[in-house]
Amino acid sequence: MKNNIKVQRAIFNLTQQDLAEKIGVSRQTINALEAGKYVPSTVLALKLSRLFGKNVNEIFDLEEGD
Amino acid sequence: MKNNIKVQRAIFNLTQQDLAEKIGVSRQTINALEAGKYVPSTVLALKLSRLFGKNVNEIFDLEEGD
DNA sequence: ACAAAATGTAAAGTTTATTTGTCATATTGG
DNA sequence: CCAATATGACAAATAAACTTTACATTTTGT
Repeated sequence: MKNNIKVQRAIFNLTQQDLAEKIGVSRQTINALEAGKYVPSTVLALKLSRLFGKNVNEIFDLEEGD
Repeated sequence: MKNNIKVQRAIFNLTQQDLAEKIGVSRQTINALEAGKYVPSTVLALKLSRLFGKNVNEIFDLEEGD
């Protein structure tokens, strides 16, 4: 699972903290997501989708192992 | 979290079993998803998206509580 | 009507997401 | 340069996803 949360976040000029608060998760969750440490739930993906005005598919992408 | 997996599955004329195998999860997982028992991971959502040829956003939708 | 296939459901167990707390390092602004 | 802010990272704990097994009910085809 790849994602471009970091890029989207840059576009909106938000800190990890800011984003975490807007989405309703912890800052560590955002950090770990950006670091590719794990895969979010679909609720979280949809919230990011809504916030960034992009389809989930434009933010997240499957990789070989998935 | 709402989803229309059941409808997509009907369009492709697949049983829950069929779908489960194509996606790589158990039949009960598909059943529980259709029943709205829980929210899938984004990997699972993307696999369904790919299989059905629809954006994740066209298959899944946020609800009040989410 | 009968048998087979499909679906609903539920408990117990394993794995993975997410939180909370904490500390170290980098980056930015005055 | 100094202080504040932002990021990276880790460990322990909790919550939620997902599996396996198993059985009951419904639907479908002949």
